[in-house]
Formats: sequence, structure tokens, C-alpha cells
Amino acid sequence: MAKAVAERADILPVLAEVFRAHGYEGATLALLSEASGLGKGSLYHFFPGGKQQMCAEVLAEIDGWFAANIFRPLLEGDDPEAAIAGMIAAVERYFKSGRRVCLVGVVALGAARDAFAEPVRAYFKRWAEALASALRRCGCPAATARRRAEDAMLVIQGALVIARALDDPKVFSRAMADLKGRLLVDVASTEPV
Amino acid sequence: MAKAVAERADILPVLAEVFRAHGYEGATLALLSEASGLGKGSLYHFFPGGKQQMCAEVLAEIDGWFAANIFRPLLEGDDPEAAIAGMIAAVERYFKSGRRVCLVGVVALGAARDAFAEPVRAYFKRWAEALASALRRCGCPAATARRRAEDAMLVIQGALVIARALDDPKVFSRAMADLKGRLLVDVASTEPV
DNA sequence: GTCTATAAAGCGATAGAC
DNA sequence: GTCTATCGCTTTATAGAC
Repeated sequence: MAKAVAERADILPVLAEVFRAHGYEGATLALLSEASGLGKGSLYHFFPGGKQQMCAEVLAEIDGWFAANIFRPLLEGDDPEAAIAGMIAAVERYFKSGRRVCLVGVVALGAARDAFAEPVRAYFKRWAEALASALRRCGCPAATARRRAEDAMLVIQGALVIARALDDPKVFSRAMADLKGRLLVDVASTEPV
Repeated sequence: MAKAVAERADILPVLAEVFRAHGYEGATLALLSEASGLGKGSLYHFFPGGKQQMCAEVLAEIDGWFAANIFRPLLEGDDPEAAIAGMIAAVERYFKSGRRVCLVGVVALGAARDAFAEPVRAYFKRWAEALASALRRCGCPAATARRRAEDAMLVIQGALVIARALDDPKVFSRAMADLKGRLLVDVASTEPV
């Protein structure tokens, strides 16, 4: 299908899309080779560890993207309320309104779960902690912030499953809109002037 | 592993557990054979359509179980509030507090999604409609009932993903307890005496 | 660094004895 | 109805030419 591969950095997103679309077990080397435009030999040159290494590096890149574009703004922004709104918007874009699946969630549900247990756990844990941090700075008590953050993780993943099961992206978009409202409801929101 | 197979009805639950644990692609005939205690020849005697038929019949049986134990009480019970509480309890038990995965959700996320699109869609649609019906009879306006029912589908699936990703069943149990409270909040609840 | 060729194992599925 | 043996194909992975 696609060609156009110059550096290693260009390969990972292409492989990621194959893993997303077919799952770890379903992503065969033939598919990965075709999508990247690289022969199997070349793939093994880049990833001597084979399919497992490809998936591990893809997960690491995903984690890096979320760290830079989602976790950090939540942790560092001086306007936590805006950071949360930004998170929702970024998630909507990233998952293409529910048409794109979360590879981390797919791996978590699949048989390869044990092989990637650590990165999968870390991804959701870091995300939840970053969101909880932003919520606390919005005026949420620590316990409430933690619960709402965990709830958000769960709503996002569930929305992806149901949107795909019903083949209806609107489900995802609506869930994100609801989530945005629910995260900050009943919060002090001491607007700094 | 297990042996003990007499009738066809005893085979499906065993196959179901293999599909749950390994996904459609990961559930090999060798695993299905080993788990059921039946040779490949015997499996093909019961399921001439092979792996696809096995999964289709497993999904049908799951649908049947939910129809009898979850959908019908929601639709028919004369105490809808109790039916909803019963649904939460049944779901907690069925998914073993998040230690067991939802095969319908797994299939929806996987590559085999297209092959089973119809039963997957129908399962969630029927469930949401049954729950919405119970909510309406609790005093929810139709639109609210529909939204809350869809929300419940999404929370259940998301809780299964996150509980498994974090390897923490408490996430699922807490989400179910929260869901129970949230479904019926701000509802007329005209207690019939 | 890329490719083709190929190895070794596993896959779904079938045939046929019992 | 159950099994073993096997087919034809695909899988992951390697070897080696260029």
C-alpha cells in the first residue's frame, strides 16, 4: 500500500496503524512489510527482535506522543481547566472521533497482554495521574480527582469499544463532550483574574 | 487441560473461554481442541464451518444468556429499579469483577470485527434498549434514558479494559457501584405502594 | 540497507480409518 | 462421533546475495 519510508521515525507510525487495525496477533509480517514498503529483511534489520520489538517500540512512541501532547500540558499548564479541555480535544483528534482504535487498549485485552503488561499499565497510570493533578489544581479534593481521572480513562476506552461495535463515531464524540462537562462539574473553579 | 464434554451445549462455554483469553486470531484450533478435550476432527464434526462458526455460535450463546438473564428482566420486570440493580449484580458476577473479559468487546476491537459486525452491533443495541426501557419506567424521559443506557454500555466496556490494563479488579467493581448510583440519580422514582 | 530465497514451525482444514 | 495423519498454506525468522 503505502511506500515512502526514509528513517526509522517514519516507520513506527505506519506499523502502529497495522497493529491498531489487526491487533497484535493479526498483524502479520506480510502486512507490516506491505504497509511500510520494506521487505522482511529490512524490517528485521531495524527490529532484530521481530514483531515483539516492533510492537514494543510502537507502544513506546505512542507513550511519548501522549507524554508530550497530553500528560505534560495537564501537569505543567498554569491553566489546568484549559489543559483538560485541550486533552479532550486532542483525544478527539487522535482517535479520529472513534474511528481509530487505541492500540494500548487493544493490547490490554488481547493475548499479548502479558508480554506488554508494564508499558500498558504505565500508560494509563501516568495519564490518570496527570489528569488528577490538573483536577486538583482546579479545586478537586485529591480523592475526587483520582476517581474522576480513573473514570475518564474508562470512559474513553469504553467509548472507543462501543463506537466501533455500533460503527457510529457519534457515540465517541458525544461521550467526549459529556466527559468534558462531567470532569469539572461542582468544582470550586476559583477563576484567577 | 479440561476434558469432560458430553453434549454440544457443554462445548460452547469452553470454546468461549478460549476466545476470550486469546481473541479470535489468537484462539488456535490447537488451543480450542486442547481446552475442549476434542480432537480437531471432532470439532469439525460439530462445527463444519470451522473456527468462524465456533465463534459465531459462541457469540450467539452469549447473546442468549444476556437475553435471558439481563435483557428480559430489564424489559419485563414490574420493578424496573430492582431490575437495574439486578443487572449490575449480574454483570459483576458474569465478568468476575473484571477478571473476565467481554468477548463481544474483544471481537469488536479486533480484526474479525467485520465478520461478526451484525451480532456485535445487535448485542449492544438490544442491551441499551432494554436498559433504556427500564429507565423510562423509573421516570426517566426517553432521551435521558437512551443516553444513560448508552453511557452504561460504555462504562462497562471501559471498566473491563482498564481493569485488565491495570490488572486491578477493584477498578471494575468500583465502576459498577458508581454506575448503579449514576443511572438512577435525579429520577422521579415514584415509589408504588 | 535492501532484497529474494528459504528454513522450520504452526496454521486452518480435510480425509479416512475405526 | 472420535481419532490420527496429512494437505496446502502462512507464519516468524534467518541466510546470504547485491
